Formats: sequence, structure tokens, C-alpha cells
Amino acid sequence: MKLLDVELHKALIEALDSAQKAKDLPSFELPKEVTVEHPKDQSLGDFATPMCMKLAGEAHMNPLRIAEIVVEHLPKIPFLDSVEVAPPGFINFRLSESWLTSQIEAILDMPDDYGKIDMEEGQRVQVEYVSANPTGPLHMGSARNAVLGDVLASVLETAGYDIQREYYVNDAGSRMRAFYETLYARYAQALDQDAAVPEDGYHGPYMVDIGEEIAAGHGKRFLELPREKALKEIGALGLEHVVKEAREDLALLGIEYDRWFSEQSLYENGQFERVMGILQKNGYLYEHEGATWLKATALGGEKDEVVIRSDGTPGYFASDIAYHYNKFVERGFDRVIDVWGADHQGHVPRMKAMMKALSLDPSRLEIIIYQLVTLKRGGEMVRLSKRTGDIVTLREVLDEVGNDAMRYFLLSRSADSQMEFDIDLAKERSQDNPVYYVQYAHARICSILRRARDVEHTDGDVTLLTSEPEQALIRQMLRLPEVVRMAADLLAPHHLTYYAYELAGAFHTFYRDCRVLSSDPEDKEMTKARLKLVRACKITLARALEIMGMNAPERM
RNA sequence: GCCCCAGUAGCUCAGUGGAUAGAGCAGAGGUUUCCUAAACCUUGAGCGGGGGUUCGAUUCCCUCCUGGGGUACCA
Repeated sequence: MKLLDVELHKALIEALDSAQKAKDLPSFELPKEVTVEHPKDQSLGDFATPMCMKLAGEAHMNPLRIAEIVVEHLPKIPFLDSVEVAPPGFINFRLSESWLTSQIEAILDMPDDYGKIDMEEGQRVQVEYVSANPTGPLHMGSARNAVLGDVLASVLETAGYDIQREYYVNDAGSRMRAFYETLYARYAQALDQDAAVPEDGYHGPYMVDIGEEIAAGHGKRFLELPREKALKEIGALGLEHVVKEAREDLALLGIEYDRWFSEQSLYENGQFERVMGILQKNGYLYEHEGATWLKATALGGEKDEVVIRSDGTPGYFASDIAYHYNKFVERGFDRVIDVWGADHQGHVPRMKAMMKALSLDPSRLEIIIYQLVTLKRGGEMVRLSKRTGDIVTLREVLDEVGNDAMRYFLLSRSADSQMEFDIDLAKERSQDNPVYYVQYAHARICSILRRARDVEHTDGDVTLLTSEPEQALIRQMLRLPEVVRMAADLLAPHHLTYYAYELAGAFHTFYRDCRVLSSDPEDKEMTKARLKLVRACKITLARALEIMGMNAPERM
């Protein structure tokens, strides 16, 4: 589907060019970007550009006069009804009623694809999200990451990118060692052995459960093995358990990944060494106090970074370097988007430095930092920590609040703003969630369509739909592709929630003012036309909900 | 100290340098012989403070204040 503002943009540039060639405007460099927006006050028109005010300085002319000249040179634009100049120099565009109503048919022709656009067709983009350490159940902190990443991936897919969804399993490194040791202790305790959970281990009760599960399944077998060997085997079981649970929790949230990527796998087949070799060759590694460092300061980083510790083990940054080399070079993604919590914000500069060290364009790696969710329970702040075991799991909240409400709530704020999640309030009030307002509109339409099952309306005449609520509804429906583009451009999927809400609002208003089904034979034509309208509206609502990963219920 | 994010209505939050800054919730009042009242309609109040850039600033820059996060050979 064509985006109207893009068409207008093109037409405006053409008009400027033509006016200059005709010497109606003095010569100055044509702007590359022209703002085309919806005026706040809809009575002014459907689109507007303040372009002429910007050009006034360069052209040494009154903006109003420039606007008049531009309008004279504007090519014929088929979907427009009028083009007006307004002080102090706006150009306002109004869509034609017949074009507007004709779009209903266009939407009806693409029930599964409405909203799709072709921003960068075929560009391969990876979205990596959640990637929580596999040392325990997913908690509410990861829920925001999950929803943000998942909807962002859908938005980009809808915008025409070739998307891969990935979960990075941090199954290597020192935190895993602490996890394994904790699990070993819990396993031994389950068999009445004396064992202590290490100080920096994981003290949550879920570790007791996994320990018991392993004891029940494998008996004393691991106690008889040498400690290192037992740790390795128990660790593998624990890891499998935790990853399986994460997979199940995310599936309940409606998230399916294309790939679960193991950190450990980076250390197989010489991959890691190859990447280190490149850094070495590029001259960005040096030894200091027994450790190997990356010269990040030479690449715009804030300070140099340890890659391999003085005990010879690679740090997590080392994995990240190898991992991103794998993404860009071995798997060939054009762009990679990582979704991280604000507690990782300090890593961004070193990641950019790493890209440069690998001779990769840093702009190909985009890192979305979302502000942390602060959890409250009964008005009290809850601090989350897997190490101390004080966690609110994603699962427990999801079970109470439900998928759609959870997604809507977590999605409806921009990533940059902190959000407060009062668990008790969310459970209590989940039926007040705006998502139900949107779904209710869909269910209402389904109800109308059920009753109208036998009404043949393929010949409905959409040009009859000229009343204010009808036109307003169509205008809202037509915004979906624009919203997809904006959300994709800004990597800001929260716009979808507001859009869906406004669309539902336009429907509810229409529903009050315009009766669809009527037994009066005189209203027959209007009924047929409105049935088309509500079917197209149903498609639009369902598509918006689908992109957000929410259900579009037939009944409520 | 330094770095990142935020400060918009009583509360939770939208707001791509443009025209009169918007929703929801909470408060007040109203709407159902008729397609789902999980709906609709009416109603008050606001851009943290101070500078600057601009024809125009909630939006960009500087500074101060407040809140959150970061600042490890943890991840």
C-alpha cells in the first residue's frame, strides 16, 4: 500500500523544482526532507506541510507567497479533494470523500496483509531479546524486554524486513559456575548430605526444587562422581531445566523464537580464537597485568575493556564480541537490534567500540535500552534479585493478569520511560485494561456480522458512507500503515497501542451514531455499505492486535 | 564526580520543531422499548526552574533542581 504522506512529499519536491525552473521561485537548494503531517485540528485538512515557513529565509520571500506558488506548481494528485494555503504559510491537503470510501474495498481485498509496507524489502534484521541469564525462572523484569522485543520484531516484519528472532542463552561464564555450584549443593542437601550454597550462589527456593528433582531422577549417582564431573553433569541438567521453563513461559506469552543461541557454542570449532585473531590483527588487543584488553578508548569507548581475564578465562564481553561477529559476519545480518534493560546501558559504548574493532559499521548494531520496571506489591517496592531469591516471576503475574493485558500494559509506554508495575493493582484491575476496549470493538463487529450472516452485501455502495462518524472511522483505519512505519522507523512499538485504542474509539462512536442493521427496507443500501465498513474495520483492528501479539476475540 | 533515561492534568502516561498540548483512571452529571453499557455523551485542571537557538520550542542546546539506572579482570 502506498503511504500518502510519501506521495505528498514527492509532489511537493516536484512542485518546488518546477517553480524554480519556471523562475517563480528563486534558486536555492531543495530540501531533502519535507515535513508532511496530520494537522492537529482535523477541520484544517488531512495532511499539512509547514515547509514554506522553513524556506522563507532562504528564498527571501513571504512564506504565504511561497505556498501559493508551490500550490500552483503542484502536480495533480488523484486522492486529494482540495489543497489550501493558510497563514502563516501552511499548505493543507484534504482527501477526497470518494477516495476515502474506496479504501474500504482496498482493505477488504487484503484481510491478512493490511498494514504491510515495504520499507526495506528483504533487508535481514535480527532482533535479539530477553536473553536472561539461565540461572532461574524469568522474572517480571524480563517481561518488558520480552514484549518490547517481540512486538518490535513483528512491527519490522510488517514493515517489510526479513526478521529473525533470537534468544541468547548465556550458558557460559562465571555466573553459570555459581549456578552449578548452588545446584550441586541443593542436590546434595536433597540427599541429606551436608552442603552449603556458595555465598555468591542463587538462594531462591526454586533451586531447592530443581535439586530435589535431580535427586529424585538420578539418585546418588552424582555424589559418587568426582566433583568437577558431577558439577558438569548436574549443571547440564539444571541448564536444560531452566531453559525449558523459559521457553514455556515465553510460549505462554505468545513468543516463539527462530533460534536459541548458545554462548558456549562460540567456544567450539575455533570460532572464538578466529575473532580474537581479527582483533589482534587489527591491532586492538594488548596485554596488561596478565589480562588481555581491548583498546576501546582508541575507538570512542570510555575506557579500555578486559576481554580475557588474567586467569585466562574469557569475560562476558569476550563472548559478546564473538557473538556479534557471528551475527554480522558469519550469519550476514544487515542490521542487528539488541534489547537491553537500562542496567546494561553502560555496555553500549564498548559494543560500538567492538564493532569498529571488527571493521564493522557501528550503526548496523542498534541497542534498545528500556528503563527498568519497578515492581510494587501492595504499595511496597519489591527489589528483584535472582541471587537473593527475591523474585516475582513472569509466570505468576501472567497467570493472574493474562497474556493480552500483560502485553498491552508493558507495551503502552515508550521504552525510555520508567514504569511502575503494581502487581496487586494489575491483578485487581486487569479487567480495566485498555486492551479490552480494543477487543470489545472487535467483538461488537463480530456480533453484527453474525447477525448479518445472510445479508448479501458484496454490491454495497461505499460512497454512501459520508457521515462524520463514518468518515472519521475510515480515516483512523487508514492510519495503520503509517503507524507501522513510524513504529519501525523509531523502533518504538508502543505507538501501536495508542493507535489501536483510537481506532476502537472511532468505532465505538460510529456504533452509537450509525446503526448498521436495520429492518426498514429503505435502509437496505445503507446497511450493505456499512457492513462493508465494519468488515474492513474488523480487519484493521485484528491486524493491529495481531501485530501486537494479542487476541481478537469474536465474543466477549 | 562522570555517563545514560525521565520530569506534561490529582494519578498512570501519549505527544515525528509548527496552527487552540491530548488520552485513560479518579471526581461530578447524564444515556439502554433499538446491532454486546467491557460502550457513549458532558465537565475542571498541566509542559520542574532559569537562560539560549528559531519566523515558531513540550520537542533542539546550556545550566540548575528532583527521581531512576550505570560507573568491576559480575553478567
